[in-house]
Parts: sequence; structure tokens; C-alpha cells
Amino acid sequence: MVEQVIETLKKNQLSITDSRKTILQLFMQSDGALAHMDIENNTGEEFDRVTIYRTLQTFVDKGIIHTIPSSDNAIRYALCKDACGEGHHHDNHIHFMCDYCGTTYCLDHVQVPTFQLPGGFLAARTDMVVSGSCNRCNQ
Amino acid sequence: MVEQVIETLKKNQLSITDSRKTILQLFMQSDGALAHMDIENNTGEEFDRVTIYRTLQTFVDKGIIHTIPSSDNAIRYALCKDACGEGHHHDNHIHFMCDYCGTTYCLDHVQVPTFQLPGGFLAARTDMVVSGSCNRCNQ
DNA sequence: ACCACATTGCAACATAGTTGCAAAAAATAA
DNA sequence: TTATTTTTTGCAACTATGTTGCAATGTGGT
Repeated sequence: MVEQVIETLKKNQLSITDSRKTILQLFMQSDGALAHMDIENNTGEEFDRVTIYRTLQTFVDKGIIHTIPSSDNAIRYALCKDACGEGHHHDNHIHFMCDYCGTTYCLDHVQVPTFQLPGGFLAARTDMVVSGSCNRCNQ
Repeated sequence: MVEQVIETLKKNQLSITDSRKTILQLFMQSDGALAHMDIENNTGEEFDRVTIYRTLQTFVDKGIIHTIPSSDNAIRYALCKDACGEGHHHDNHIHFMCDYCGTTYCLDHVQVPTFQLPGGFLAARTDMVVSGSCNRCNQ
């Protein structure tokens, strides 16, 4: 796990620091998406709030993680699949937020369906967030 | 216009106050969605920030407006079509945010396409936000 | 071990949103 | 129309979220 973390950082030409190692490992360990708060809670007093914000921004810029919009006004982040790289994200999948446990899933195998925009509109990015009950809560 | 505002408020059993009249009229006049800031700017010093927040929340609860999630961390609001009512929203359409002019459109005639969730997942609500260039900017 | 450069932590600030409570305004009753 | 009840508003204070500048520290390369 740790080797994979360091490898990913090196591949993206990022210097190896404690915060980057810890935060990237946290993403690799967790199955759902993480909000800033989740990271702060899971790292204790280890890092400054600002460092976490900057680390997340760096990861987004490098294409290591991507953002997930939400109506509750807290941006969530999740690991990108291999196809993402610096400057271009390919996270064209549906996101699912469970109303009960709060977990946000990347449904990697559910592609965003195609649709037709009215004339004159040009799509650059599509965010599709479905909420409801997840497979753990809905039993 | 003013009659329609009052009629809508009455239909939803809301008492007629200055802030509700002004803010609802603002929604009826504007074609795009409005963020809290847009409303604050368009009403001058007339109302307290808190009053605007509470008025918007009341309108959402009554099904008069609906929220639109975004990645820039500012919730936008737009008028619901007639089918929406207290407790149940039917704003099953695509939202479009222009990257250039910032306008958010409700594409009422573009239905959210159907899709298949993995087993165990149950959808309650779907938010689809497309960003790119709109028909005014893309010429 | 040294140096250049990138990253971190701190302080301060900016924006977004919430809560409690007393004052003011609507709705209702008389 | 006035009086009473209920709802809504404005204020103050607070929490959460996010950003910027700068000095201090840590990292990578020699």
C-alpha cells in the first residue's frame, strides 16, 4: 500500500511529504469519497487545515482525485481511475450519495447516459449525482 | 406579475410579506437560477441575510423553488414547474451552467435519461448538472 | 553536508450558512 | 377598527468552509 502511494506521487512528479503520503493512503483505503472534514477527522491534529486544502487541490490538478458536487455544500473527493491525468479528467461515471449512511460512491461501471442539449448549448462536463439508499443500508 | 406572486404565496398558505413578495418576483423575472448572493445584490440593503436564507428555505419546503447543486460550493435556486408541491419535487430535468457567463439554466424540456443502478442501490433523486458554453456565449 | 526550491504552518481574512431571541409585522378575532 | 395571537424579521453571535501572504521548515539533487 505504502509503495503504491509513493509510486503514484513519483509518477506525478510530486515530492514525497508526510501529508501527501497520509492523505493519499486514506483515499486508497476508503471505498467512498471523502470530504475535507473526513480527512481532518482521520488524521487527527497531524496537519493544518490549510495543508489539507492545498494537498487536495494539488491532487485534483494532477488528476489523482476528482471532485463530486453535492447539494449539501461540501465538496467531496474520490480517487480517479488510471485514465485521468494532469489537466484532463475522465471520471464520466455516476456518483451515488446515500441519504442514510452518508457514503458517496463512485459507480465506475455506470456510465453517464447520452443526452441531447438544445441548439447552441455545448457540454464540456457532466456531473450526475444520484441520491437514495445504498446497497448496505437498503436491506 | 405582482398578482401572480401573491396568488402563489396564498396557494401555498404563506403570509404575504415584503421579502417573500420581492424575492419571489425576482425569480419570476429572471430566466436563470439565482444564488443567495444574486438575491442579496438585487435587493440592495432591503433585507437581512438571514431573512433571505429563511425565505429561500421556506420556498424550497413549499415546493416553489428547487435547489441546484454545483461544484463551486454555492447552492443555486430556480422556480419549480407546477407539478412540484410541498414535500415532493418533480424537477427531473437537466441543469446547465455556463462556464463563461455563469448563468444557470433549467433545461425543462431535456429529461434526465434513464439509467441502471447496481443491485441494492435505490435512487430517490437525480441531479444532473452539465457545464459548458450556453447558446448566448457560444456564437 | 549544502543549496535551491517546494511545502508547511500560522495568522488573518473572506464567504456561506445557522441559531436564539426580542421586536415588528401579518393574520385572525372581537 | 382595534385588540390579540401567530408568524416573520433583524440583530448578534456562532460554526463551517475556503483562501492568501509570509516566514519557517522539509525535500530533492549535487
